[in-house]
Amino acid sequence: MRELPKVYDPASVEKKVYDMWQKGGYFKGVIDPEKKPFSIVMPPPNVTGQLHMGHALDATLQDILIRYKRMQGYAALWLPGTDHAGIATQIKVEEELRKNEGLTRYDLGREKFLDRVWDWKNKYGDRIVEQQKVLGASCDWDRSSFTMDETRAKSVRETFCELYEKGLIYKGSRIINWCPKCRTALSDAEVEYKDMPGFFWHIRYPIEDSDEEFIIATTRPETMLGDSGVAVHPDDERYAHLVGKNAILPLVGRKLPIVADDYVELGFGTGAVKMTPCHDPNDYEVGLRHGLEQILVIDEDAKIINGGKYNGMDRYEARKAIVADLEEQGYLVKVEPYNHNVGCCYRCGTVVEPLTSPQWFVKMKPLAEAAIEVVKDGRIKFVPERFTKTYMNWMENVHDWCISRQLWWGHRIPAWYCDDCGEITVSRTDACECAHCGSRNIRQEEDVLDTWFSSALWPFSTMGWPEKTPELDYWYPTSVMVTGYDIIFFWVARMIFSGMEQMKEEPFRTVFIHGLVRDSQGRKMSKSLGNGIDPLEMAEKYGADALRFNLITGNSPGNDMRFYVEKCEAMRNFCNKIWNASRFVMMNLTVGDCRLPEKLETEDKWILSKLNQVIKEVCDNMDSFELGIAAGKIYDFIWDSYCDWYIELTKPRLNGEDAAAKESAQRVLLYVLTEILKLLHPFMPFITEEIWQALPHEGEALMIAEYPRFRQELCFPEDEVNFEMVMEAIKAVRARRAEMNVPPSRKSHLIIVTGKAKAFAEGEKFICKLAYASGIHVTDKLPESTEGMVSVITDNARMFMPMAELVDLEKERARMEKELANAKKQLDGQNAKLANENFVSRAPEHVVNLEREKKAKLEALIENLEDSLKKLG
RNA sequence: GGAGAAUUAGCUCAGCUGGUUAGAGCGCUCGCCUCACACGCGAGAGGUCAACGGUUCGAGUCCGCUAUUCUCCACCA
Repeated sequence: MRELPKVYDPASVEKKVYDMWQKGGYFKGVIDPEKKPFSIVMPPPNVTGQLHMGHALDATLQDILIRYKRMQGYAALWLPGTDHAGIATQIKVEEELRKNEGLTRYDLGREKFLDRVWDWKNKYGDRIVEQQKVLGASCDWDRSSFTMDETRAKSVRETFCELYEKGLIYKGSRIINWCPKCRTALSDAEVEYKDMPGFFWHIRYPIEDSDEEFIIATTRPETMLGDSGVAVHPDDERYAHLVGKNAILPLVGRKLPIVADDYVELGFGTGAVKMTPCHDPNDYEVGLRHGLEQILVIDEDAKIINGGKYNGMDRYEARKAIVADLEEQGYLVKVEPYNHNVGCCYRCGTVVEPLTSPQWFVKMKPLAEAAIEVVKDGRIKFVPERFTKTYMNWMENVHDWCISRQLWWGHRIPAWYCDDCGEITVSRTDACECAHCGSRNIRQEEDVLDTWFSSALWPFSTMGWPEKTPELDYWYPTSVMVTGYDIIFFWVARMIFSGMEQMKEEPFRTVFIHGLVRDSQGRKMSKSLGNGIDPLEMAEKYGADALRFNLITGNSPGNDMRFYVEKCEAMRNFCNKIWNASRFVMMNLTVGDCRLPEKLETEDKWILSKLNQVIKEVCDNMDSFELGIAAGKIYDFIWDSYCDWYIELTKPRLNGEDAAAKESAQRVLLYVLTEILKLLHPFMPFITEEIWQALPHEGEALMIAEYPRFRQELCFPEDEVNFEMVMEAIKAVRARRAEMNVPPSRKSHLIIVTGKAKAFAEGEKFICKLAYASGIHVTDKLPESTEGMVSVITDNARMFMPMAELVDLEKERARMEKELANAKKQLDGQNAKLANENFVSRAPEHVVNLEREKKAKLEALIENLEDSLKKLG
């Protein structure tokens, strides 16, 4: 047995233990028909990513689940990987290029630029993987995937082609969200709405051949250049006679058909709305209904086109110029401040420009059907359940998904345009000729796919689909998907319909949703605020185990949590507690046998019974994804039951002369400690493994040991009750002594009057040690006189300590009287409850019995107190 | 506009399907360097569980309503 330091030092342990696991090959998912499969695919972090607290939480939850199941004998697979993260990565490399060489991607050209991105990926892409290892992630690293590697590229192409062939992917000119800074289209999910201050400009729109006019308000006057109509509500009597006529667009002079459409809300504003089909999603729809002209006036750089004298101006510059001109020409009626929601790019924050543009789309309605069904009928469950509603609400209202991106970094869309016949050829292999006319005059689509398109396939692409692999056969559908609620629309929803469409089977059985890790003030951790706490720094300082425990205790599924460094400290202290308890066990160990002894003492049965309960509670909570509760139970058991009580209880035997008793104590200590380490291992893998390795053990590693199970033969309810009577007495004596400021060094004799003499007699050595008694006398008769004695009363015993000099008769009387009054009050309540006919007849029997017992106890207490008061003289 | 969450001790949070005197960590008070651990041990103080109403023998827990805070979705030009 080697000497262990007094303070646990995670830094010297974690790396070593992790390497040992890896060398042992314990992370590998092995297909075993004898075992039940359990699989998790990891949400792939971005290759550009640095591990943040969110990742740490995500990884910890998954690692706990996978280690738990692995120890329970499942064939566990945790499949890791990384995401190419289209925009994020491209921006990162472009920035570097600009900073270091003053070049843009256009200077390099597509191919050379992509070479650079791959270089970058190869250089830095594994950084986050290494960081996950620091946390103890037990992934099958050999099966690691990248969303743009060869296999995944195949999955993407296959999916794209299948969907295209089914008519579920189409190309068309639609209104989309355009980010002028990233210069790409975005999906609806990638637009974030922010409340921004702005203005309402009220503009006069004259009506052709009439003296009448509309006053039309807009927050974006520059879009008027693209106006092609004016809409009013069909029931709006003020304007009914104008429908069918034309309004005249100020500054431009264009005729604008006046149409009636119930998109216009009665009673809001002036009731007349300018229609700019090319730059507003609602106007676009209205325009389609009424055949309004589509006039694109803002281009991909957010500059004006088709706008006469304003051409070339930036959209905000044009706004100013147009407002000035309107004012000058008398069209501007008034300006009022107005706050409104503005769509912004989720990557760069730039205000998104809605514009019509030819893009590729996934037709969502048909796909959504199966995705709704599979959640509705419970094949996929959300934990916590409330997120089902979030999901359903979104899925039932989906719009077609714009999947083309005008980027270079990503899966290039496998479509070729024919210069001769103009048709599109979509192909699984790179096409050399047009599938329609055979022309070799074809060009591949320049656009790439939305990153989320490849992520959507993750649960099966990582297992090698479209090949029919044994992995898919064995581990698909996966067991659990662990992810944050912020990503339900981006990812979870898309994995579900993709899985249903491509695999005809749900991608996972359970979606386990967690919340966000916020700072101590409840703010989101972000780069711009600079309030992020680095998980690696925490792991280095307090240990990965402490960090993990911090992240999962004291919060419930789906809820946000605040991160406190102080809590890391507390958890580090817990590690130290376990460490020292283990040191104690090892220091006292003379045998290498970790089986339980034949003969068990009452205190042994007590701790074993407790352990058994904890095992059951932990497993129950794990199975219902209440990891925080499970961890809390283990914490309490270790600290309170094992350390504060059981270890103390073994000391008399360990320090005694009886060799057999000594050995039995050692063996129970070791047995329970080993069970504790197993229980705790999924949560704190490093320290538990390190200690386990140092203890006598069977098997190679704790991480592949069998998880504790509830064992009927180790339930000792009677001994438990008996022993807890003794514990209760000890606590009561300690409390009384503390109240009177008696130092532990001052021992006192103890007279115990009880009907349970046996239990107390057996507990003598503990009472002496832990209640600082010099000796005890157990009897069923009250002493003749209790004068000069301090009395302590518990449910099962009345105890007296002869400490005459400490007893202030008056104080003692007052204390007892207070206690008596309190007990009487409680008894009154109890009597009232039991006198209630309704309660007795309607409450379940065990509840009524409980109340009766309580009443009996109170009565006994009152009797004892009255008696003691009398004896006090 | 729609949906959801939160409101429990000074702080941060648990408390699952209603059933003893509502728990933990940190902080605080008192006493202890007790032969594993001062990153510790023992003992405490501190809560009309946001307000109101309801269901029930019984409500922190279920229902309704109100208030405050937060989040998501939709987006009235």
